[in-house]
Amino acid sequence: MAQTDGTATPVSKIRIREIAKLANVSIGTVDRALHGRKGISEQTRRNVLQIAKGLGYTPNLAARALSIGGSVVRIGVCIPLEIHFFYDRLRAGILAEAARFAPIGVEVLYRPVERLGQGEDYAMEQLLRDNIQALIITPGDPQRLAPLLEKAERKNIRVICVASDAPRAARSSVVCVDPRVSGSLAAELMGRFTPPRSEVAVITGMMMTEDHRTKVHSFSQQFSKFCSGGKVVKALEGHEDEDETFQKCFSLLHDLKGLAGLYVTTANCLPVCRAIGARGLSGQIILITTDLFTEMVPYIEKGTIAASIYQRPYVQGQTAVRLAVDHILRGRPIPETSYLNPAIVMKSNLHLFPESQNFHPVKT
Amino acid sequence: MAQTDGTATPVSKIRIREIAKLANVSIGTVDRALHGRKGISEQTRRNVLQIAKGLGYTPNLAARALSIGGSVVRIGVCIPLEIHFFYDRLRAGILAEAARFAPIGVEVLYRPVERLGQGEDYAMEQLLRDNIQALIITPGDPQRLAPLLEKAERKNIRVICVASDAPRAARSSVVCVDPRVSGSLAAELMGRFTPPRSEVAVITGMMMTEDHRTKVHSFSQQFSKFCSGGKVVKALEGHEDEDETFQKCFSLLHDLKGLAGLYVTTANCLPVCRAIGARGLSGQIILITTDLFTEMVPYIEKGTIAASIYQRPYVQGQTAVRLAVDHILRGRPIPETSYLNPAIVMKSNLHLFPESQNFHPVKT
DNA sequence: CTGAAAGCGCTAACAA
DNA sequence: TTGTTAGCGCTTTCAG
Repeated sequence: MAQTDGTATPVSKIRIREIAKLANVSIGTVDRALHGRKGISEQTRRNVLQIAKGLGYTPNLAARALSIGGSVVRIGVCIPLEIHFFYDRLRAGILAEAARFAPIGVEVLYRPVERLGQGEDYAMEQLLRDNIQALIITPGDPQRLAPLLEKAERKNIRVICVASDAPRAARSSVVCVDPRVSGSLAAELMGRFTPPRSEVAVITGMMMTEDHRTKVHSFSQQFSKFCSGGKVVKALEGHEDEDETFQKCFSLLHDLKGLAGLYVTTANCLPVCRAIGARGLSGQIILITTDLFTEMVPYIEKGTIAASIYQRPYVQGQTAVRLAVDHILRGRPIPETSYLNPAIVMKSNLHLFPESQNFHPVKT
Repeated sequence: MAQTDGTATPVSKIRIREIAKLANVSIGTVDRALHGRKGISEQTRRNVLQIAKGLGYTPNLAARALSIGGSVVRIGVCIPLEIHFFYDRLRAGILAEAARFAPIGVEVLYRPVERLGQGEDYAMEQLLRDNIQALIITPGDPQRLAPLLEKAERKNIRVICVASDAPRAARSSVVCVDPRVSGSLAAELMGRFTPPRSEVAVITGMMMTEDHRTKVHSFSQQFSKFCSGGKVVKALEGHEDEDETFQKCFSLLHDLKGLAGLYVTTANCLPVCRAIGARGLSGQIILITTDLFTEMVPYIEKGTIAASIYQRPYVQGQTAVRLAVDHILRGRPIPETSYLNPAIVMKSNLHLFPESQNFHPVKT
């Protein structure tokens, strides 16, 4: 209580009672004005809002939460279940962050889809009916989903994309790792890890996927900047298939003997590791991968994988919720994009990632 | 309201009223029991607590905040003002995170010291009088401060160290970047950036400082593991002095012609950059630095600095507050240590760090 | 040692 | 169209 200096967090002392007094109306009327409820004349509404703004009124969220009883903010969440290593972490981040705001009435409505792009329109239609104020979604088929997302925004539901983007017009915000940064970070590391005039290759899922295309492009563009005279000699599509990837990669390592490095843009890196192992090239060839899951750990420890570009799904989820809550509850603007800095996983910091533990993890 | 499936955040429906009923006492008594207030017999207290636990009672934080009116949680903060580039970000992280919980009664008492270790005991004594439940502090002189910190813990004030540690016995938790990780990450990068059998040197502030000693040690130990036949040929103390560092470094570059890399463990890297520039070695010699501030940006862009190990002060502050709030408000245990993963700043991701902007930054 | 009751600021139902 | 009032769950007097 004793405020010995002026450093404490200032909290507005203005309450609706004060506003009511100044406007010569009752608190009920103030409430109506503040929330755009009906049963009030434009005249008084404007007046009340005027005064409220002048006073710098901030609602007491605790009181509101208490009064309403239930949730003040309802956030719909529609993300895939598969691939687990990624979306489990994403969901964990979302739920953990939401839980911290439960006391002020934040509630999550979780409607997962089986896998990316599978039945997401159906799930979304459900969610729209559930009277949510924000939607956190990983759009699998952004084009097809766009009209629905736009409809949501029109209903004043803030759409926040995570992990993957949708057309700007259709959403308020996106939280993700910029694939261009992933690509050029990989290129920078690769360029520095390999000697000048090195030849390297990229292994991707499907070039059709924008995310992959971008990474490949940005990697190719940047590589020679960091490795003088270096060249990207091949970009290979594995189509997210283990066998196909292994086979293609195994052949590649035979055909291009001098290959100094490989950059894998998808999470499907295990077959690549195996192919490298089978050729006895582990540690010889610089391998840079994407993301992180338990099975990768031994390869990082052995040195087969030199580095991995990790998209931090947990933090993505956390960030998405923060944006939603800060916007709805605290009136903060939502940034069009939140590009996270991808983490670089190497042997020295591997132990700091929960994925490297066998037990159930908690932290970022 | 309509809960069409079972996915919503569950919130305990048990209220003190229910407990009171079951215990055959009034809600006042329940309150006394729950909060260890006086004016209640051990007998009834045990009984009430028993029942409360059995029911899995969780207090309604919104109601509590509303009732108390003022702050429920008061967090003392004692960090230095200097060096600005680091502590400004740390403070920003602390205040931003605290602000998000203001509605449920979280309040910060900010009592900075001019610089690290300067008058921190005095500031702490003040803080102890201010009736805080948690203390976030960057201990400059941990040994000397230890008794005070222990006293705080005895008064049931959770002490959370940030950026720098104090003796375990004296604090509840520490949030920092493990200097061993900084050192070995630097070593791993350096080892991979330089060719085999490279000779490198370390430039540090004072070997007296534990943080620096640890980084040097861990770097030296790890370097040869990542650079076969590589050697750390020199560890140089610059004593955080610009001129001294420049001179020593300038000479070093002359004396050791074949030097392949330099690792700077302190934030005082500008003189090193200048020395390298003066010798015309920019881009030739691999320079790995620590932390990040505006003046470093051009050197990273030019390639003088290959990479920097960034301690993420903003996130450190944010994390410290989260620990305090989660513990006090939600009864979560405080981990003894929270080692953050340091970020690796390179040309490709430089733009993602607010330090690289000239304007005032907001994000992590 | 215990119970009863008045609020905290807001929402919502009911009166006027 | 407006005012009044009863809570939401908890803390905190003030009586007993």
